[in-house]
Amino acid sequence: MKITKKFFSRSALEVAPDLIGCVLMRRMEKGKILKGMIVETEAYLQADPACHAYKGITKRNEVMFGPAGFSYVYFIYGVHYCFNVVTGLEGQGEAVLIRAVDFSYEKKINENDDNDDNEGNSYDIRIAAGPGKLCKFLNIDKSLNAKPLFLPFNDISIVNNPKKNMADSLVQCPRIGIKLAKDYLWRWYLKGNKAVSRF
DNA sequence: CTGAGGATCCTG
DNA sequence: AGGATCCTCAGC
Repeated sequence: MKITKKFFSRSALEVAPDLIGCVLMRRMEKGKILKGMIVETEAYLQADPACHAYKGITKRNEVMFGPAGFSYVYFIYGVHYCFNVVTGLEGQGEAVLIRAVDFSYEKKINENDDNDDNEGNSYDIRIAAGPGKLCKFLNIDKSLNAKPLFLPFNDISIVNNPKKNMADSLVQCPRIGIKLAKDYLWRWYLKGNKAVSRF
């Protein structure tokens, strides 16, 4: 089943685990397209002290209150960007943080090249093991804020993975790097995957 | 205008 | 355990 806007228009608590195993697709320079499997996510709800939307709408977080399926990119610690998908109903400030993506089986694709004998292009398993590393690898910055992530594919999209193994087991655990609401079990990752930021 | 703090990551 | 490094927001 295709990932549509409707897929994202549910609670972040449902979308976050469902995103594990889905494909993140990014258009790079020279028409190169990178595809990786999402292996780690975290949910942030408006009524959640750790959420950027907790204290209401601001210029930074306004996209979180908009329609679902759009990107929310923010800059943190003067060093890194983090990439989120807005979820839930319009007017609700919530999102899912994409924490890690597995690009180890990435195949290079040239748009103007029809032959599919691409060399298997294998990236380091931990090239995107963490939200900051993911954005660095995919060249994601504020210019990618508030972009639609459902199809049609333009700069960046989240799409279904036909090879997703529904039997894979997920680990549910506390979120990382937050001061408040440390006990909420709102982080999910693919059990046994080496691209996960922390085990 | 000012200052504090942050959904990280790398080094030692 | 600490530092990099700068944007954002609240407070005055």
